Amino acid sequence: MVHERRNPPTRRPGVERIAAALEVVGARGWVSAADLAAELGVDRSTGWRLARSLEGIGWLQHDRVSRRYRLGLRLFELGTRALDGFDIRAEARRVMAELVSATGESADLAVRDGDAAVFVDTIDGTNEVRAFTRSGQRAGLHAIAAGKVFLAHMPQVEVDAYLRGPLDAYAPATITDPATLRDVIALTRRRGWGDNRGELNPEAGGLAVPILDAGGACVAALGLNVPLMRMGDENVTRLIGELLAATRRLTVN
Amino acid sequence: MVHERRNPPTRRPGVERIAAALEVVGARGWVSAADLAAELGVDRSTGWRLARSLEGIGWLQHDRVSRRYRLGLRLFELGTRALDGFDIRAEARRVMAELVSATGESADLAVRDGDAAVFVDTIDGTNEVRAFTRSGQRAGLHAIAAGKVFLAHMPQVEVDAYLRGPLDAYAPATITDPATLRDVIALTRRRGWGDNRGELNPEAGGLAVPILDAGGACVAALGLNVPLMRMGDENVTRLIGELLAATRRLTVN
DNA sequence: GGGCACGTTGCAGTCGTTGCAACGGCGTTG
DNA sequence: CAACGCCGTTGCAACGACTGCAACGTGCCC
Repeated sequence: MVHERRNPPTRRPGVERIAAALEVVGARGWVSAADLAAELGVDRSTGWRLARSLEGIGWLQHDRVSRRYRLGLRLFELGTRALDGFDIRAEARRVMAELVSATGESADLAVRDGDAAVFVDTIDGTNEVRAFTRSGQRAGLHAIAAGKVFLAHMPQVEVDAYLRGPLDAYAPATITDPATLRDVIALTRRRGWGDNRGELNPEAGGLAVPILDAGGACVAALGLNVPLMRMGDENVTRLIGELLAATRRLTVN
Repeated sequence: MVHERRNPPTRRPGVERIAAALEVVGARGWVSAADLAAELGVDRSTGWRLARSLEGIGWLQHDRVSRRYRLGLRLFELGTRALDGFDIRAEARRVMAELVSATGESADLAVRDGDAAVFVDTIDGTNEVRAFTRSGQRAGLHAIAAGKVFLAHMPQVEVDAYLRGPLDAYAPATITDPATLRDVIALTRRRGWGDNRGELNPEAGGLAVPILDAGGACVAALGLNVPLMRMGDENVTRLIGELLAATRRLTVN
Protein backbone atom coordinates (compact mmCIF):
# COMPACT_ATOMS: atom_id res chain seq x y z
CA MET A 1 0.00 0.00 0.00
CA VAL A 2 1.38 3.35 -1.04
CA HIS A 3 1.34 6.11 1.50
CA GLU A 4 -0.90 9.09 0.84
CA ARG A 5 0.48 12.58 0.70
CA ARG A 6 -2.70 14.64 0.55
CA ASN A 7 -3.78 17.48 2.77
CA PRO A 8 -5.39 16.04 5.89
CA PRO A 9 -8.95 15.01 5.13
CA THR A 10 -11.56 15.06 7.85
CA ARG A 11 -11.22 11.87 9.87
CA ARG A 12 -14.26 9.70 9.46
CA PRO A 13 -13.73 6.34 11.11
CA GLY A 14 -16.96 5.14 9.58
CA VAL A 15 -15.89 5.37 5.98
CA GLU A 16 -12.38 4.27 6.76
CA ARG A 17 -13.65 1.15 8.43
CA ILE A 18 -15.88 0.34 5.50
CA ALA A 19 -12.99 0.85 3.13
CA ALA A 20 -10.78 -1.30 5.31
CA ALA A 21 -13.39 -4.04 5.37
CA LEU A 22 -13.72 -4.08 1.60
CA GLU A 23 -9.96 -4.05 1.30
CA VAL A 24 -9.75 -7.10 3.51
CA VAL A 25 -12.41 -8.96 1.61
CA GLY A 26 -10.82 -7.98 -1.69
CA ALA A 27 -7.43 -9.22 -0.56
CA ARG A 28 -8.57 -12.52 0.88
CA GLY A 29 -11.27 -13.45 -1.58
CA TRP A 30 -13.64 -15.40 0.64
CA VAL A 31 -13.93 -14.21 4.21
CA SER A 32 -16.13 -15.23 7.12
CA ALA A 33 -17.63 -12.61 9.37
CA ALA A 34 -15.38 -13.71 12.23
CA ASP A 35 -12.26 -13.46 10.07
CA LEU A 36 -13.27 -10.02 8.94
CA ALA A 37 -13.80 -8.90 12.52
CA ALA A 38 -10.44 -10.30 13.57
CA GLU A 39 -8.70 -8.59 10.67
CA LEU A 40 -10.30 -5.27 11.51
CA GLY A 41 -9.68 -5.67 15.21
CA VAL A 42 -13.31 -5.37 16.21
CA ASP A 43 -15.81 -7.59 17.94
CA ARG A 44 -17.33 -10.51 16.05
CA SER A 45 -20.75 -8.94 16.29
CA THR A 46 -19.52 -5.71 14.78
CA GLY A 47 -17.82 -7.50 11.93
CA TRP A 48 -20.92 -9.49 11.26
CA ARG A 49 -23.22 -6.47 11.30
CA LEU A 50 -20.90 -4.57 9.00
CA ALA A 51 -20.74 -7.45 6.55
CA ARG A 52 -24.49 -7.80 6.67
CA SER A 53 -24.98 -4.13 5.92
CA LEU A 54 -22.57 -4.21 3.04
CA GLU A 55 -24.39 -7.21 1.70
CA GLY A 56 -27.60 -5.19 1.89
CA ILE A 57 -26.31 -2.70 -0.65
CA GLY A 58 -24.70 -5.35 -2.83
CA TRP A 59 -21.11 -4.48 -1.98
CA LEU A 60 -20.59 -7.90 -0.52
CA GLN A 61 -22.02 -11.20 -1.60
CA HIS A 62 -22.91 -13.88 0.86
CA ASP A 63 -22.67 -17.57 0.19
CA ARG A 64 -25.21 -19.37 2.31
CA VAL A 65 -23.49 -22.72 2.40
CA SER A 66 -19.95 -21.64 3.21
CA ARG A 67 -21.20 -18.61 5.18
CA ARG A 68 -18.50 -16.52 3.67
CA TYR A 69 -18.48 -13.13 2.02
CA ARG A 70 -16.79 -11.82 -1.08
CA LEU A 71 -16.93 -8.54 -2.98
CA GLY A 72 -20.24 -7.93 -4.71
CA LEU A 73 -20.80 -7.00 -8.30
CA ARG A 74 -22.29 -3.66 -7.46
CA LEU A 75 -18.77 -2.60 -6.64
CA PHE A 76 -17.79 -3.61 -10.13
CA GLU A 77 -20.59 -1.50 -11.50
CA LEU A 78 -19.49 1.47 -9.42
CA GLY A 79 -15.89 0.95 -10.39
CA THR A 80 -16.57 1.05 -14.09
CA ARG A 81 -18.50 4.26 -13.59
CA ALA A 82 -15.37 5.76 -12.11
CA LEU A 83 -13.79 5.49 -15.55
CA ASP A 84 -16.55 7.32 -17.37
CA GLY A 85 -14.92 10.69 -16.93
CA PHE A 86 -11.55 9.57 -18.15
CA ASP A 87 -12.49 7.63 -21.13
CA ILE A 88 -9.61 7.55 -23.41
CA ARG A 89 -10.29 3.85 -23.30
CA ALA A 90 -12.60 3.49 -26.28
CA GLU A 91 -10.04 5.12 -28.55
CA ALA A 92 -7.10 3.46 -26.94
CA ARG A 93 -8.43 -0.08 -27.08
CA ARG A 94 -8.32 -0.15 -30.84
CA VAL A 95 -4.71 1.01 -30.84
CA MET A 96 -3.84 -1.44 -28.11
CA ALA A 97 -5.22 -4.32 -30.12
CA GLU A 98 -2.99 -3.29 -33.01
CA LEU A 99 -0.05 -3.12 -30.66
CA VAL A 100 -0.70 -6.64 -29.46
CA SER A 101 -0.86 -8.06 -32.95
CA ALA A 102 2.29 -6.18 -33.95
CA THR A 103 4.34 -7.20 -30.94
CA GLY A 104 2.72 -10.20 -29.30
CA GLU A 105 3.24 -8.55 -25.91
CA SER A 106 0.51 -7.52 -23.50
CA ALA A 107 -0.58 -3.92 -23.96
CA ASP A 108 -1.88 -1.70 -21.20
CA LEU A 109 -3.28 1.75 -20.64
CA ALA A 110 -2.52 3.58 -17.41
CA VAL A 111 -3.62 6.84 -15.84
CA ARG A 112 -2.30 8.65 -12.83
CA ASP A 113 -4.23 8.72 -9.58
CA GLY A 114 -2.37 10.88 -7.14
CA ASP A 115 0.80 9.07 -6.15
CA ALA A 116 -0.06 5.91 -8.02
CA ALA A 117 -0.48 4.70 -11.55
CA VAL A 118 -3.55 2.63 -12.31
CA PHE A 119 -3.95 0.30 -15.25
CA VAL A 120 -7.39 1.09 -16.58
CA ASP A 121 -7.30 -1.39 -19.42
CA THR A 122 -5.18 -4.26 -20.61
CA ILE A 123 -5.12 -6.64 -23.54
CA ASP A 124 -3.28 -9.90 -23.15
CA GLY A 125 -0.43 -10.66 -25.47
CA THR A 126 -0.21 -13.67 -27.73
CA ASN A 127 3.34 -14.84 -27.07
CA GLU A 128 3.72 -18.17 -25.32
CA VAL A 129 5.54 -16.57 -22.43
CA ARG A 130 4.01 -13.27 -21.58
CA ALA A 131 3.72 -10.85 -18.71
CA PHE A 132 0.32 -10.32 -17.24
CA THR A 133 -1.16 -7.15 -15.82
CA ARG A 134 -4.53 -7.04 -14.22
CA SER A 135 -6.83 -4.22 -15.13
CA GLY A 136 -7.35 -2.16 -11.99
CA GLN A 137 -3.89 -2.88 -10.68
CA ARG A 138 -2.13 -0.01 -8.96
CA ALA A 139 1.48 0.76 -8.20
CA GLY A 140 3.64 3.62 -7.06
CA LEU A 141 4.78 5.97 -9.81
CA HIS A 142 8.44 5.15 -9.28
CA ALA A 143 8.05 1.43 -9.87
CA ILE A 144 6.59 1.10 -13.35
CA ALA A 145 7.23 2.43 -16.81
CA ALA A 146 3.99 4.38 -17.03
CA GLY A 147 4.59 5.96 -13.66
CA LYS A 148 7.97 7.28 -14.76
CA VAL A 149 6.30 8.82 -17.76
CA PHE A 150 3.85 10.57 -15.46
CA LEU A 151 6.67 11.79 -13.23
CA ALA A 152 8.46 13.12 -16.27
CA HIS A 153 5.44 15.27 -17.11
CA MET A 154 4.64 16.53 -13.61
CA PRO A 155 5.52 20.01 -12.32
CA GLN A 156 8.83 20.02 -10.48
CA VAL A 157 7.22 20.79 -7.12
CA GLU A 158 5.00 17.75 -7.35
CA VAL A 159 7.91 15.57 -8.33
CA ASP A 160 9.88 16.88 -5.35
CA ALA A 161 6.97 16.12 -3.06
CA TYR A 162 6.76 12.62 -4.47
CA LEU A 163 10.47 11.99 -4.04
CA ARG A 164 10.25 13.16 -0.44
CA GLY A 165 7.57 10.62 0.42
CA PRO A 166 8.16 6.95 1.14
CA LEU A 167 9.15 5.03 -1.97
CA ASP A 168 7.86 1.51 -1.46
CA ALA A 169 10.13 -1.34 -2.54
CA TYR A 170 7.97 -3.79 -4.45
CA ALA A 171 10.91 -5.87 -5.60
CA PRO A 172 14.66 -5.99 -5.10
CA ALA A 173 15.18 -3.93 -8.23
CA THR A 174 12.77 -1.17 -7.25
CA ILE A 175 14.45 2.21 -7.29
CA THR A 176 13.99 3.71 -3.85
CA ASP A 177 16.81 6.24 -3.84
CA PRO A 178 15.47 9.75 -4.60
CA ALA A 179 18.66 10.91 -6.30
CA THR A 180 18.78 7.92 -8.63
CA LEU A 181 15.11 8.31 -9.34
CA ARG A 182 15.55 11.96 -10.19
CA ASP A 183 18.11 10.99 -12.85
CA VAL A 184 15.78 8.33 -14.21
CA ILE A 185 12.97 10.86 -14.47
CA ALA A 186 15.22 13.27 -16.32
CA LEU A 187 16.24 10.47 -18.69
CA THR A 188 12.61 9.54 -19.22
CA ARG A 189 11.71 13.12 -20.04
CA ARG A 190 14.61 13.49 -22.45
CA ARG A 191 14.08 10.33 -24.48
CA GLY A 192 10.28 10.40 -24.32
CA TRP A 193 9.60 6.96 -22.90
CA GLY A 194 9.81 5.11 -19.61
CA ASP A 195 10.92 1.64 -18.74
CA ASN A 196 10.81 -0.76 -15.84
CA ARG A 197 13.09 -3.74 -15.45
CA GLY A 198 11.85 -6.01 -12.71
CA GLU A 199 11.06 -3.10 -10.42
CA LEU A 200 7.51 -4.16 -9.66
CA ASN A 201 7.69 -7.86 -10.40
CA PRO A 202 11.15 -9.47 -10.50
CA GLU A 203 10.42 -11.34 -13.69
CA ALA A 204 8.58 -8.72 -15.67
CA GLY A 205 9.40 -5.39 -17.18
CA GLY A 206 7.57 -2.72 -19.08
CA LEU A 207 7.80 0.12 -21.54
CA ALA A 208 5.52 3.13 -21.76
CA VAL A 209 5.03 6.29 -23.75
CA PRO A 210 2.89 9.32 -22.90
CA ILE A 211 -0.49 10.08 -24.43
CA LEU A 212 -0.73 13.85 -24.71
CA ASP A 213 -3.82 15.94 -25.20
CA ALA A 214 -4.06 18.98 -27.46
CA GLY A 215 -2.52 21.16 -24.74
CA GLY A 216 0.47 18.88 -24.32
CA ALA A 217 -0.65 17.55 -20.95
CA CYS A 218 0.01 13.90 -20.26
CA VAL A 219 -3.41 12.37 -19.72
CA ALA A 220 -2.43 8.71 -19.84
CA ALA A 221 0.32 6.33 -20.77
CA LEU A 222 0.33 3.53 -23.29
CA GLY A 223 2.52 0.63 -22.41
CA LEU A 224 3.71 -2.88 -23.09
CA ASN A 225 4.25 -5.46 -20.42
CA VAL A 226 7.28 -7.50 -21.39
CA PRO A 227 9.02 -10.48 -19.78
CA LEU A 228 12.49 -9.44 -18.70
CA MET A 229 14.07 -12.03 -20.98
CA ARG A 230 12.87 -10.05 -23.98
CA MET A 231 14.04 -6.65 -22.74
CA GLY A 232 17.26 -6.64 -24.70
CA ASP A 233 18.29 -3.39 -26.38
CA GLU A 234 17.41 -4.28 -29.93
CA ASN A 235 13.98 -5.55 -28.99
CA VAL A 236 13.27 -2.56 -26.75
CA THR A 237 14.10 -0.26 -29.64
CA ARG A 238 11.65 -2.11 -31.84
CA LEU A 239 8.91 -2.08 -29.22
CA ILE A 240 9.37 1.62 -28.49
CA GLY A 241 9.00 2.26 -32.19
CA GLU A 242 5.71 0.41 -32.18
CA LEU A 243 4.53 2.31 -29.13
CA LEU A 244 5.36 5.69 -30.57
CA ALA A 245 3.69 4.78 -33.83
CA ALA A 246 0.63 3.67 -31.89
CA THR A 247 0.27 6.95 -29.97
CA ARG A 248 0.49 8.88 -33.19
CA ARG A 249 -2.59 7.01 -34.31
CA LEU A 250 -4.37 8.21 -31.19
CA THR A 251 -6.41 11.37 -31.45
CA VAL A 252 -7.12 12.66 -27.99
CA ASN A 253 -9.55 15.59 -28.22
CA MET B 1 -33.12 0.89 -10.10
CA VAL B 2 -34.26 -2.65 -9.56
CA HIS B 3 -35.92 -3.40 -6.28
CA GLU B 4 -34.16 -5.82 -3.91
CA ARG B 5 -35.84 -8.93 -2.67
CA ARG B 6 -33.36 -10.16 -0.06
CA ASN B 7 -33.98 -10.99 3.54
CA PRO B 8 -33.89 -7.79 5.58
CA PRO B 9 -30.28 -6.81 6.28
CA THR B 10 -29.38 -4.89 9.41
CA ARG B 11 -30.07 -1.22 8.84
CA ARG B 12 -26.90 0.74 8.81
CA PRO B 13 -27.55 4.33 7.78
CA GLY B 14 -23.84 4.91 7.56
CA VAL B 15 -23.12 2.54 4.75
CA GLU B 16 -26.37 3.33 2.99
CA ARG B 17 -25.56 6.99 3.01
CA ILE B 18 -22.12 6.35 1.62
CA ALA B 19 -23.53 4.14 -1.09
CA ALA B 20 -26.14 6.76 -1.90
CA ALA B 21 -23.48 9.43 -2.11
CA LEU B 22 -21.35 7.39 -4.51
CA GLU B 23 -24.45 6.58 -6.53
CA VAL B 24 -25.20 10.28 -6.86
CA VAL B 25 -21.66 11.15 -7.90
CA GLY B 26 -21.61 8.23 -10.32
CA ALA B 27 -24.85 9.32 -11.91
CA ARG B 28 -24.02 13.02 -12.24
CA GLY B 29 -20.36 12.84 -13.10
CA TRP B 30 -19.05 16.03 -11.53
CA VAL B 31 -20.76 17.13 -8.34
CA SER B 32 -20.14 19.96 -5.90
CA ALA B 33 -20.38 19.34 -2.19
CA ALA B 34 -23.52 21.48 -1.99
CA ASP B 35 -25.18 19.54 -4.81
CA LEU B 36 -24.34 16.28 -3.15
CA ALA B 37 -25.83 17.45 0.13
CA ALA B 38 -28.98 18.63 -1.59
CA GLU B 39 -29.34 15.34 -3.43
CA LEU B 40 -28.91 13.39 -0.21
CA GLY B 41 -31.20 15.69 1.73
CA VAL B 42 -28.62 16.58 4.35
CA ASP B 43 -26.94 19.76 5.47
CA ARG B 44 -24.24 21.28 3.32
CA SER B 45 -21.68 20.73 6.02
CA THR B 46 -22.53 17.05 6.20
CA GLY B 47 -22.31 16.66 2.47
CA TRP B 48 -18.99 18.39 2.42
CA ARG B 49 -17.55 16.33 5.26
CA LEU B 50 -18.73 13.13 3.67
CA ALA B 51 -17.19 14.06 0.34
CA ARG B 52 -13.97 15.01 2.05
CA SER B 53 -13.80 11.69 3.85
CA LEU B 54 -14.45 9.74 0.69
CA GLU B 55 -11.75 11.74 -0.98
CA GLY B 56 -9.43 10.72 1.83
CA ILE B 57 -9.70 7.07 0.91
CA GLY B 58 -9.58 7.71 -2.82
CA TRP B 59 -13.19 6.91 -3.51
CA LEU B 60 -13.82 10.42 -4.71
CA GLN B 61 -11.52 12.72 -6.59
CA HIS B 62 -11.51 16.45 -6.02
CA ASP B 63 -10.76 19.01 -8.65
CA ARG B 64 -9.33 22.09 -7.00
CA VAL B 65 -10.27 24.57 -9.67
CA SER B 66 -13.88 23.56 -10.25
CA ARG B 67 -14.26 22.43 -6.63
CA ARG B 68 -16.20 19.42 -7.77
CA TYR B 69 -15.99 15.74 -6.99
CA ARG B 70 -16.13 12.65 -9.15
CA LEU B 71 -15.62 8.96 -8.51
CA GLY B 72 -12.05 8.01 -7.70
CA LEU B 73 -9.96 5.33 -9.28
CA ARG B 74 -9.67 3.34 -6.10
CA LEU B 75 -13.25 2.37 -6.69
CA PHE B 76 -12.22 1.04 -10.06
CA GLU B 77 -9.50 -0.97 -8.42
CA LEU B 78 -11.95 -2.37 -5.90
CA GLY B 79 -14.48 -3.10 -8.60
CA THR B 80 -12.10 -5.13 -10.67
CA ARG B 81 -11.23 -7.16 -7.59
CA ALA B 82 -14.89 -8.05 -7.30
CA LEU B 83 -14.49 -10.03 -10.50
CA ASP B 84 -11.54 -12.07 -9.32
CA GLY B 85 -13.72 -14.82 -7.92
CA PHE B 86 -15.82 -15.16 -10.99
CA ASP B 87 -13.20 -15.17 -13.59
CA ILE B 88 -14.51 -16.93 -16.54
CA ARG B 89 -13.38 -13.77 -18.21
CA ALA B 90 -9.89 -14.77 -19.25
CA GLU B 91 -11.23 -17.83 -21.07
CA ALA B 92 -14.27 -16.07 -22.39
CA ARG B 93 -12.48 -13.10 -23.84
CA ARG B 94 -10.72 -15.22 -26.41
CA VAL B 95 -13.98 -16.77 -27.52
CA MET B 96 -15.67 -13.38 -27.54
CA ALA B 97 -13.02 -12.00 -29.84
CA GLU B 98 -13.67 -14.85 -32.25
CA LEU B 99 -17.38 -14.15 -32.04
CA VAL B 100 -16.84 -10.54 -32.96
CA SER B 101 -14.76 -11.37 -35.97
CA ALA B 102 -17.27 -13.99 -37.10
CA THR B 103 -20.33 -11.80 -36.71
CA GLY B 104 -19.23 -8.18 -36.58
CA GLU B 105 -21.62 -7.64 -33.66
CA SER B 106 -20.63 -6.62 -30.14
CA ALA B 107 -20.09 -9.59 -27.84
CA ASP B 108 -20.70 -9.56 -24.12
CA LEU B 109 -20.34 -11.77 -21.08
CA ALA B 110 -22.87 -11.52 -18.29
CA VAL B 111 -23.23 -13.04 -14.85
CA ARG B 112 -26.16 -13.02 -12.47
CA ASP B 113 -26.10 -10.88 -9.35
CA GLY B 114 -29.28 -11.53 -7.41
CA ASP B 115 -32.15 -10.05 -9.36
CA ALA B 116 -29.97 -8.45 -11.95
CA ALA B 117 -27.67 -9.42 -14.78
CA VAL B 118 -24.33 -7.65 -14.96
CA PHE B 119 -22.18 -7.38 -18.04
CA VAL B 120 -18.70 -8.21 -16.80
CA ASP B 121 -16.98 -7.85 -20.13
CA THR B 122 -17.73 -6.60 -23.59
CA ILE B 123 -15.96 -6.37 -26.91
CA ASP B 124 -17.19 -3.84 -29.42
CA GLY B 125 -18.36 -5.07 -32.77
CA THR B 126 -16.93 -4.01 -36.09
CA ASN B 127 -20.08 -3.30 -38.07
CA GLU B 128 -20.71 0.30 -39.03
CA VAL B 129 -23.96 0.39 -37.08
CA ARG B 130 -23.60 -1.52 -33.88
CA ALA B 131 -25.15 -1.77 -30.46
CA PHE B 132 -23.06 -0.75 -27.52
CA THR B 133 -23.04 -2.23 -24.04
CA ARG B 134 -20.97 -0.79 -21.27
CA SER B 135 -19.03 -3.18 -19.13
CA GLY B 136 -20.44 -2.98 -15.64
CA GLN B 137 -23.93 -2.22 -16.88
CA ARG B 138 -26.74 -3.87 -14.96
CA ALA B 139 -30.35 -4.66 -15.80
CA GLY B 140 -33.25 -6.69 -14.47
CA LEU B 141 -33.23 -10.34 -15.49
CA HIS B 142 -36.49 -9.99 -17.39
CA ALA B 143 -35.27 -7.29 -19.70
CA ILE B 144 -32.27 -8.77 -21.46
CA ALA B 145 -31.33 -11.93 -23.30
CA ALA B 146 -28.75 -13.06 -20.75
CA GLY B 147 -31.21 -12.50 -17.92
CA LYS B 148 -33.76 -14.77 -19.54
CA VAL B 149 -31.13 -17.45 -19.82
CA PHE B 150 -30.44 -17.12 -16.10
CA LEU B 151 -34.15 -17.29 -15.31
CA ALA B 152 -34.41 -20.42 -17.44
CA HIS B 153 -31.77 -22.09 -15.27
CA MET B 154 -32.99 -20.96 -11.86
CA PRO B 155 -34.98 -23.17 -9.45
CA GLN B 156 -38.71 -22.68 -9.85
CA VAL B 157 -39.11 -21.10 -6.42
CA GLU B 158 -36.58 -18.42 -7.22
CA VAL B 159 -38.24 -17.73 -10.54
CA ASP B 160 -41.61 -17.41 -8.79
CA ALA B 161 -40.11 -14.99 -6.29
CA TYR B 162 -38.65 -12.96 -9.12
CA LEU B 163 -41.92 -12.83 -11.02
CA ARG B 164 -43.69 -11.66 -7.88
CA GLY B 165 -41.41 -8.67 -7.47
CA PRO B 166 -41.64 -5.43 -9.36
CA LEU B 167 -40.65 -5.83 -13.00
CA ASP B 168 -39.23 -2.51 -14.06
CA ALA B 169 -40.16 -1.24 -17.50
CA TYR B 170 -36.96 0.01 -19.10
CA ALA B 171 -38.54 0.52 -22.49
CA PRO B 172 -42.01 0.29 -24.07
CA ALA B 173 -41.26 -3.26 -25.20
CA THR B 174 -40.14 -4.51 -21.79
CA ILE B 175 -42.14 -7.52 -20.70
CA THR B 176 -43.67 -6.67 -17.35
CA ASP B 177 -46.51 -9.19 -17.28
CA PRO B 178 -45.57 -12.20 -15.12
CA ALA B 179 -47.67 -14.67 -17.13
CA THR B 180 -46.12 -13.62 -20.43
CA LEU B 181 -42.69 -13.71 -18.89
CA ARG B 182 -43.27 -17.20 -17.58
CA ASP B 183 -44.00 -18.37 -21.12
CA VAL B 184 -40.89 -16.62 -22.40
CA ILE B 185 -38.78 -18.33 -19.75
CA ALA B 186 -40.21 -21.71 -20.70
CA LEU B 187 -39.44 -21.01 -24.35
CA THR B 188 -35.93 -19.94 -23.47
CA ARG B 189 -35.34 -23.13 -21.52
CA ARG B 190 -36.72 -25.29 -24.31
CA ARG B 191 -34.75 -23.84 -27.18
CA GLY B 192 -31.60 -23.13 -25.18
CA TRP B 193 -31.14 -19.44 -25.88
CA GLY B 194 -32.64 -16.13 -24.89
CA ASP B 195 -33.40 -13.02 -26.84
CA ASN B 196 -34.34 -9.42 -26.24
CA ARG B 197 -35.97 -7.21 -28.81
CA GLY B 198 -35.88 -3.59 -27.72
CA GLU B 199 -36.80 -4.48 -24.16
CA LEU B 200 -33.96 -2.58 -22.53
CA ASN B 201 -33.12 -0.08 -25.23
CA PRO B 202 -35.77 0.58 -27.91
CA GLU B 203 -33.28 0.38 -30.74
CA ALA B 204 -31.19 -2.55 -29.62
CA GLY B 205 -31.70 -6.24 -29.11
CA GLY B 206 -29.66 -9.13 -27.93
CA LEU B 207 -29.12 -12.87 -28.04
CA ALA B 208 -27.56 -15.01 -25.33
CA VAL B 209 -26.69 -18.63 -24.58
CA PRO B 210 -25.76 -20.20 -21.24
CA ILE B 211 -22.24 -21.10 -20.17
CA LEU B 212 -22.53 -24.25 -18.09
CA ASP B 213 -19.99 -25.66 -15.70
CA ALA B 214 -19.18 -29.34 -15.32
CA GLY B 215 -22.19 -29.81 -13.04
CA GLY B 216 -24.58 -28.27 -15.54
CA ALA B 217 -25.04 -25.07 -13.54
CA CYS B 218 -25.35 -21.87 -15.49
CA VAL B 219 -22.43 -19.74 -14.34
CA ALA B 220 -22.60 -17.04 -16.97
CA ALA B 221 -24.12 -16.13 -20.30
CA LEU B 222 -22.42 -15.33 -23.57
CA GLY B 223 -24.25 -12.86 -25.72
CA LEU B 224 -24.35 -10.65 -28.76
CA ASN B 225 -25.68 -7.15 -28.75
CA VAL B 226 -27.47 -6.59 -32.05
CA PRO B 227 -29.23 -3.57 -33.52
CA LEU B 228 -32.93 -4.39 -33.94
CA MET B 229 -32.72 -3.87 -37.69
CA ARG B 230 -30.54 -6.98 -37.95
CA MET B 231 -32.73 -9.19 -35.76
CA GLY B 232 -34.54 -10.88 -38.63
CA ASP B 233 -35.15 -14.65 -38.37
CA GLU B 234 -32.48 -15.80 -40.80
CA ASN B 235 -29.80 -13.65 -39.21
CA VAL B 236 -30.82 -14.66 -35.67
CA THR B 237 -30.49 -18.30 -36.68
CA ARG B 238 -27.00 -17.66 -37.95
CA LEU B 239 -25.94 -15.70 -34.88
CA ILE B 240 -27.31 -18.33 -32.49
CA GLY B 241 -25.29 -20.89 -34.39
CA GLU B 242 -22.18 -18.85 -33.84
CA LEU B 243 -22.97 -18.41 -30.15
CA LEU B 244 -23.52 -22.12 -29.59
CA ALA B 245 -20.33 -22.95 -31.44
CA ALA B 246 -18.49 -20.42 -29.29
CA THR B 247 -19.66 -21.89 -25.99
CA ARG B 248 -18.61 -25.33 -27.09
CA ARG B 249 -15.10 -23.94 -27.40
CA LEU B 250 -15.30 -22.79 -23.80
CA THR B 251 -13.96 -25.12 -21.17
CA VAL B 252 -15.24 -24.09 -17.80
CA ASN B 253 -13.56 -26.18 -15.14
C1' DG C 1 -20.86 -36.11 24.66
C1' DG C 2 -18.00 -32.28 25.45
C1' DG C 3 -15.52 -28.56 23.67
C1' DC C 4 -14.96 -25.09 20.26
C1' DA C 5 -15.80 -21.77 16.74
C1' DC C 6 -19.05 -19.16 14.61
C1' DG C 7 -23.52 -16.88 13.58
C1' DT C 8 -26.94 -14.19 15.83
C1' DT C 9 -29.39 -11.01 18.98
C1' DG C 10 -30.38 -7.70 23.06
C1' DC C 11 -28.63 -4.04 25.77
C1' DA C 12 -26.46 0.05 27.54
C1' DG C 13 -22.57 3.28 27.11
C1' DT C 14 -19.66 5.71 24.12
C1' DC C 15 -18.34 8.47 20.54
C1' DG C 16 -18.93 9.65 15.89
C1' DT C 17 -21.98 12.24 13.14
C1' DT C 18 -25.34 15.63 12.37
C1' DG C 19 -27.66 20.13 11.97
C1' DC C 20 -27.28 24.78 13.16
C1' DA C 21 -25.02 28.94 13.05
C1' DA C 22 -21.47 31.81 11.60
C1' DC C 23 -17.50 33.47 8.89
C1' DG C 24 -15.01 34.34 4.55
C1' DG C 25 -14.43 34.28 -0.33
C1' DC C 26 -16.33 34.92 -4.81
C1' DG C 27 -19.24 36.03 -8.59
C1' DT C 28 -23.48 38.37 -9.80
C1' DT C 29 -26.91 41.83 -9.71
C1' DG C 30 -29.04 46.21 -9.04
C1' DC D 1 -19.73 50.08 -5.62
C1' DA D 2 -22.52 47.88 -2.40
C1' DA D 3 -25.70 44.35 -1.48
C1' DC D 4 -26.93 39.89 -2.22
C1' DG D 5 -26.67 34.98 -2.72
C1' DC D 6 -24.06 30.78 -3.17
C1' DC D 7 -20.65 27.86 -1.63
C1' DG D 8 -16.77 26.11 1.06
C1' DT D 9 -15.30 25.74 5.74
C1' DT D 10 -15.22 25.37 10.84
C1' DG D 11 -16.93 25.23 15.93
C1' DC D 12 -20.28 23.48 18.96
C1' DA D 13 -23.72 20.93 21.36
C1' DA D 14 -27.28 17.29 21.01
C1' DC D 15 -28.64 13.35 19.04
C1' DG D 16 -28.31 8.81 17.70
C1' DA D 17 -25.79 5.16 15.43
C1' DC D 18 -22.39 1.98 16.40
C1' DT D 19 -19.70 -0.63 19.45
C1' DG D 20 -18.35 -4.11 22.86
C1' DC D 21 -20.09 -7.30 26.08
C1' DA D 22 -22.62 -11.11 27.22
C1' DA D 23 -25.56 -14.75 26.16
C1' DC D 24 -27.84 -18.25 23.31
C1' DG D 25 -28.17 -21.57 19.48
C1' DT D 26 -26.01 -24.34 16.05
C1' DG D 27 -22.85 -27.24 13.62
C1' DC D 28 -18.42 -29.47 13.64
C1' DC D 29 -14.45 -31.89 15.37
C1' DC D 30 -11.86 -34.25 18.80
